Amino acid sequence: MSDVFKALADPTRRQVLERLKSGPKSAGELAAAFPVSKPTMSAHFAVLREAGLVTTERQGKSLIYHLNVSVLEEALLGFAGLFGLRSDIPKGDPQ
Amino acid sequence: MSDVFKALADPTRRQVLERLKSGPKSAGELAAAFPVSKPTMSAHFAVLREAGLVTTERQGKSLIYHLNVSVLEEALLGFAGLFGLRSDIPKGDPQ
DNA sequence: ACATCAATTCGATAAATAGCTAATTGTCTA
DNA sequence: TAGACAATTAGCTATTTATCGAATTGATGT
Repeated sequence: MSDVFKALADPTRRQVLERLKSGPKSAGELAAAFPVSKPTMSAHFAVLREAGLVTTERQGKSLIYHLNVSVLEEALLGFAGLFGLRSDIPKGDPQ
Repeated sequence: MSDVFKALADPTRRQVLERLKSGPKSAGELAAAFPVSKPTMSAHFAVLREAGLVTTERQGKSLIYHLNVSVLEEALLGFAGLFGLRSDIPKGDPQ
Protein backbone atom coordinates (compact mmCIF):
# COMPACT_ATOMS: atom_id res chain seq x y z
CA MET A 1 0.00 0.00 0.00
CA SER A 2 2.72 2.45 1.01
CA ASP A 3 4.80 1.08 -1.83
CA VAL A 4 2.12 1.98 -4.34
CA PHE A 5 1.64 5.52 -3.03
CA LYS A 6 5.41 6.02 -2.82
CA ALA A 7 5.66 4.94 -6.45
CA LEU A 8 2.88 7.34 -7.42
CA ALA A 9 4.55 10.23 -5.59
CA ASP A 10 6.99 10.76 -8.46
CA PRO A 11 5.70 12.52 -11.60
CA THR A 12 7.98 10.58 -13.95
CA ARG A 13 6.64 7.30 -12.61
CA ARG A 14 3.05 8.44 -12.92
CA GLN A 15 3.72 9.39 -16.54
CA VAL A 16 5.28 5.99 -17.20
CA LEU A 17 2.07 4.38 -15.98
CA GLU A 18 0.00 6.68 -18.18
CA ARG A 19 2.08 5.71 -21.21
CA LEU A 20 1.62 2.04 -20.44
CA LYS A 21 -2.12 2.54 -20.47
CA SER A 22 -2.04 2.40 -24.28
CA GLY A 23 -0.19 -0.92 -24.23
CA PRO A 24 3.05 -2.65 -23.22
CA LYS A 25 6.31 -0.88 -24.06
CA SER A 26 10.00 -1.71 -23.87
CA ALA A 27 12.28 -0.10 -21.29
CA GLY A 28 14.16 1.73 -24.03
CA GLU A 29 11.01 2.97 -25.68
CA LEU A 30 9.79 4.34 -22.36
CA ALA A 31 13.17 5.77 -21.41
CA ALA A 32 13.37 7.65 -24.70
CA ALA A 33 10.26 9.58 -23.76
CA PHE A 34 11.77 11.17 -20.64
CA PRO A 35 14.58 13.68 -20.17
CA VAL A 36 16.59 11.56 -17.75
CA SER A 37 19.26 8.92 -18.23
CA LYS A 38 18.46 5.26 -18.84
CA PRO A 39 19.89 4.12 -15.50
CA THR A 40 17.64 6.63 -13.76
CA MET A 41 14.67 5.27 -15.68
CA SER A 42 15.75 1.77 -14.75
CA ALA A 43 15.56 2.77 -11.09
CA HIS A 44 12.07 4.17 -11.62
CA PHE A 45 11.03 0.91 -13.29
CA ALA A 46 12.33 -1.01 -10.29
CA VAL A 47 10.17 1.08 -7.95
CA LEU A 48 7.11 0.46 -10.10
CA ARG A 49 7.90 -3.26 -10.29
CA GLU A 50 8.37 -3.59 -6.52
CA ALA A 51 5.06 -1.86 -5.97
CA GLY A 52 3.47 -4.40 -8.30
CA LEU A 53 2.28 -1.66 -10.64
CA VAL A 54 4.05 -3.16 -13.64
CA THR A 55 5.16 -6.60 -14.76
CA THR A 56 7.89 -7.51 -17.21
CA GLU A 57 8.26 -9.92 -20.04
CA ARG A 58 11.45 -10.56 -22.00
CA GLN A 59 11.27 -10.26 -25.77
CA GLY A 60 14.65 -10.90 -27.31
CA LYS A 61 16.98 -8.12 -26.24
CA SER A 62 14.15 -6.01 -24.92
CA LEU A 63 12.30 -6.02 -21.64
CA ILE A 64 8.64 -5.26 -22.12
CA TYR A 65 6.78 -3.49 -19.35
CA HIS A 66 3.07 -4.11 -18.81
CA LEU A 67 0.75 -2.02 -16.67
CA ASN A 68 -0.87 -3.93 -13.80
CA VAL A 69 -4.14 -2.06 -13.50
CA SER A 70 -5.55 -4.15 -10.67
CA VAL A 71 -2.88 -3.05 -8.20
CA LEU A 72 -3.52 0.55 -9.11
CA GLU A 73 -7.23 0.02 -8.74
CA GLU A 74 -6.95 -1.65 -5.37
CA ALA A 75 -4.77 1.13 -3.95
CA LEU A 76 -6.59 4.14 -5.38
CA LEU A 77 -10.18 2.99 -5.11
CA GLY A 78 -9.52 1.03 -1.94
CA PHE A 79 -8.17 4.05 -0.13
CA ALA A 80 -10.79 6.38 -1.66
CA GLY A 81 -13.43 3.96 -0.43
CA LEU A 82 -12.32 4.48 3.17
CA PHE A 83 -13.55 8.04 2.80
CA GLY A 84 -16.77 7.16 1.05
CA LEU A 85 -15.43 8.50 -2.24
CA ARG A 86 -16.91 7.03 -5.42
CA SER A 87 -16.41 7.89 -9.04
CA ASP A 88 -20.13 7.36 -9.73
CA ILE A 89 -23.00 7.59 -7.31
CA PRO A 90 -25.28 4.62 -7.91
CA LYS A 91 -29.01 5.19 -7.53
CA GLY A 92 -30.35 4.75 -4.02
CA ASP A 93 -27.26 5.94 -2.14
CA PRO A 94 -27.60 7.83 1.16
CA GLN A 95 -28.25 11.51 0.20
CA MET B 1 -0.89 16.50 -7.48
CA SER B 2 2.57 15.25 -6.58
CA ASP B 3 2.15 16.93 -3.22
CA VAL B 4 -0.95 14.91 -2.51
CA PHE B 5 0.61 11.58 -3.48
CA LYS B 6 3.77 12.41 -1.54
CA ALA B 7 1.60 13.12 1.48
CA LEU B 8 -0.21 9.82 1.02
CA ALA B 9 3.05 7.90 0.72
CA ASP B 10 3.53 7.93 4.50
CA PRO B 11 1.44 5.51 6.58
CA THR B 12 1.26 7.86 9.58
CA ARG B 13 -0.17 10.62 7.39
CA ARG B 14 -2.70 8.28 5.82
CA GLN B 15 -3.82 7.23 9.29
CA VAL B 16 -4.16 10.87 10.34
CA LEU B 17 -6.51 11.41 7.40
CA GLU B 18 -8.50 8.32 8.35
CA ARG B 19 -8.88 9.61 11.91
CA LEU B 20 -10.08 12.96 10.63
CA LYS B 21 -12.77 11.21 8.68
CA SER B 22 -14.86 10.97 11.86
CA GLY B 23 -14.56 14.70 12.48
CA PRO B 24 -12.10 17.52 13.24
CA LYS B 25 -9.46 16.89 15.89
CA SER B 26 -6.81 18.95 17.65
CA ALA B 27 -3.10 18.50 16.93
CA GLY B 28 -2.52 17.13 20.39
CA GLU B 29 -5.42 14.73 20.18
CA LEU B 30 -4.06 13.39 16.89
CA ALA B 31 -0.47 13.32 18.10
CA ALA B 32 -1.46 11.28 21.16
CA ALA B 33 -2.65 8.51 18.87
CA PHE B 34 0.74 7.88 17.26
CA PRO B 35 4.01 6.54 18.64
CA VAL B 36 6.14 9.47 17.49
CA SER B 37 7.03 12.80 19.09
CA LYS B 38 4.87 15.90 18.78
CA PRO B 39 7.41 17.77 16.65
CA THR B 40 7.42 14.84 14.25
CA MET B 41 3.64 14.91 14.10
CA SER B 42 3.78 18.65 13.54
CA ALA B 43 5.96 18.02 10.50
CA HIS B 44 3.46 15.47 9.19
CA PHE B 45 0.65 17.99 9.68
CA ALA B 46 2.61 20.55 7.67
CA VAL B 47 2.94 18.12 4.78
CA LEU B 48 -0.78 17.43 4.85
CA ARG B 49 -1.55 21.14 5.04
CA GLU B 50 0.73 22.02 2.14
CA ALA B 51 -0.91 19.33 0.04
CA GLY B 52 -4.26 20.90 0.85
CA LEU B 53 -5.52 17.70 2.43
CA VAL B 54 -6.32 19.37 5.75
CA THR B 55 -7.25 22.84 6.92
CA THR B 56 -6.80 24.36 10.37
CA GLU B 57 -8.88 26.45 12.67
CA ARG B 58 -7.70 27.94 15.95
CA GLN B 59 -9.79 27.20 19.01
CA GLY B 60 -8.28 28.79 22.07
CA LYS B 61 -4.93 27.14 22.71
CA SER B 62 -5.68 24.30 20.34
CA LEU B 63 -5.31 24.02 16.61
CA ILE B 64 -8.11 22.01 15.08
CA TYR B 65 -7.44 20.00 11.95
CA HIS B 66 -10.19 19.38 9.42
CA LEU B 67 -10.08 16.86 6.59
CA ASN B 68 -10.42 18.39 3.12
CA VAL B 69 -12.11 15.56 1.28
CA SER B 70 -12.38 17.34 -2.05
CA VAL B 71 -8.61 17.50 -2.55
CA LEU B 72 -8.36 13.80 -1.74
CA GLU B 73 -11.18 13.08 -4.14
CA GLU B 74 -9.71 15.10 -6.97
CA ALA B 75 -6.31 13.41 -6.67
CA LEU B 76 -7.45 9.81 -6.17
CA LEU B 77 -10.43 9.68 -8.46
CA GLY B 78 -8.88 12.09 -10.96
CA PHE B 79 -5.83 9.90 -11.39
CA ALA B 80 -7.87 6.69 -11.30
CA GLY B 81 -10.05 8.15 -14.03
CA LEU B 82 -7.05 8.44 -16.36
CA PHE B 83 -6.98 4.66 -16.33
CA GLY B 84 -10.69 4.17 -16.74
CA LEU B 85 -11.02 3.05 -13.13
CA ARG B 86 -14.40 3.60 -11.46
CA SER B 87 -15.71 2.58 -8.10
CA ASP B 88 -19.11 1.84 -9.63
CA ILE B 89 -19.91 0.95 -13.20
CA PRO B 90 -22.91 2.98 -14.31
CA LYS B 91 -25.37 1.31 -16.67
CA GLY B 92 -24.48 1.50 -20.33
CA ASP B 93 -20.70 1.53 -19.97
CA PRO B 94 -18.53 -0.12 -22.63
CA GLN B 95 -18.30 -3.79 -21.57
C1' DA C 1 2.41 40.70 34.18
C1' DC C 2 3.19 35.86 34.74
C1' DA C 3 2.71 31.03 34.75
C1' DT C 4 0.77 27.44 32.02
C1' DC C 5 -0.35 24.86 28.21
C1' DA C 6 -0.68 23.72 23.02
C1' DA C 7 1.76 23.63 19.17
C1' DT C 8 5.42 24.93 16.28
C1' DT C 9 10.14 26.10 14.91
C1' DC C 10 15.16 25.23 15.50
C1' DG C 11 19.11 22.46 14.98
C1' DA C 12 21.02 18.13 14.36
C1' DT C 13 21.37 13.28 12.46
C1' DA C 14 20.49 9.08 9.91
C1' DA C 15 18.25 7.02 6.11
C1' DA C 16 16.12 7.22 1.71
C1' DT C 17 15.71 9.24 -3.02
C1' DA C 18 16.85 10.93 -7.64
C1' DG C 19 20.25 11.80 -10.49
C1' DC C 20 24.70 10.95 -13.15
C1' DT C 21 28.75 8.20 -15.59
C1' DA C 22 31.07 3.94 -16.03
C1' DA C 23 30.98 -0.96 -15.85
C1' DT C 24 28.49 -5.30 -16.16
C1' DT C 25 25.09 -8.76 -17.69
C1' DG C 26 22.45 -11.04 -21.00
C1' DT C 27 20.69 -11.84 -25.75
C1' DC C 28 20.96 -11.92 -30.44
C1' DT C 29 23.39 -12.30 -35.08
C1' DA C 30 27.06 -12.39 -38.26
C1' DT D 1 32.89 -16.82 -30.74
C1' DA D 2 32.93 -11.80 -31.38
C1' DG D 3 30.47 -7.69 -31.80
C1' DA D 4 26.51 -5.07 -31.10
C1' DC D 5 22.73 -3.83 -28.57
C1' DA D 6 19.28 -3.49 -24.43
C1' DA D 7 19.03 -2.97 -19.90
C1' DT D 8 20.63 -3.26 -15.37
C1' DT D 9 23.97 -2.84 -11.52
C1' DA D 10 27.83 -0.36 -9.26
C1' DG D 11 29.54 3.60 -7.24
C1' DC D 12 29.10 8.23 -6.35
C1' DT D 13 26.86 12.97 -5.01
C1' DA D 14 23.30 16.15 -3.70
C1' DT D 15 18.78 16.66 -1.85
C1' DT D 16 14.94 15.41 0.77
C1' DT D 17 12.75 13.01 4.54
C1' DA D 18 11.67 11.25 9.18
C1' DT D 19 12.99 11.55 13.52
C1' DC D 20 14.44 13.53 18.01
C1' DG D 21 15.19 16.97 22.19
C1' DA D 22 15.42 21.79 23.20
C1' DA D 23 13.83 26.30 22.50
C1' DT D 24 10.23 29.44 20.99
C1' DT D 25 5.62 31.34 19.94
C1' DG D 26 0.94 32.32 21.00
C1' DA D 27 -3.28 32.16 23.80
C1' DT D 28 -5.64 31.76 28.46
C1' DG D 29 -6.44 32.46 33.09
C1' DT D 30 -5.10 34.22 37.54
